Amino acid sequence: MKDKLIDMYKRMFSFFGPQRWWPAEDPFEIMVGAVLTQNTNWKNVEKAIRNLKERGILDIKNLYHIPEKELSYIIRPAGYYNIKARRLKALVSHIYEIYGGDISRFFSLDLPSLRSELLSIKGIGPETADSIILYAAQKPIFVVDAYTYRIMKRHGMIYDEISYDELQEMFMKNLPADVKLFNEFHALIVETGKQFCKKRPVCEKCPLNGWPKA
DNA sequence: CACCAGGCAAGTA
DNA sequence: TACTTGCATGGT
Repeated sequence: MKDKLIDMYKRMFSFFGPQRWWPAEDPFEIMVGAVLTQNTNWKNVEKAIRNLKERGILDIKNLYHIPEKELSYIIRPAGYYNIKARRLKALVSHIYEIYGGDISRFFSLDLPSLRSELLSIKGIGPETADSIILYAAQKPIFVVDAYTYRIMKRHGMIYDEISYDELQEMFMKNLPADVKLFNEFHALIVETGKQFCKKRPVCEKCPLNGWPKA
């Protein structure tokens, strides 16, 4: 399995090159983006982030104090704006009330504690938690998403009912715990999925054609 | 027009 | 426990 995953990575990397995720300026912006991008195109998230920046409220203190109703209006372009406003408030409140709004103190928890605390917050599920841990807190955890399932299933690498945690473990047990590697790997899976592995797949030129071979 | 996007929680049986 | 449904804008 090790060799197959490395082969998979090499194929995607040679085809697409480095992805350089996460496209955001600082850890807090990455964290906010992780919530806003739930089931949503990243382009729409950028508009919401821009709105927050324009109003100078892309920081913990201001998001903590802004009324939820007002926040929901500002993040409208990201879709699901009511539920996402509630989720952002929950996340920000957790850090504000327990860590005094100090995100670096929150992120200095060890990985398992950070993950379970994130998961305890309403609106933060496994994928969002892991995205925050990997891309914002820069700790080595593998992010699984719908494309990961779809691609691995299409290539006969997993059974249908595999859980998020099992699929995550499959990658983590067979790869070095390297933040840079996990960062690129997930981003490359998303890019490959977007271009070649939709429900109506366009497989002809996919870099994963013929994989797994080794 | 249909379909999709870097999910999650709550409701139902 | 195992499905199903609500959430919603904007691009192709």
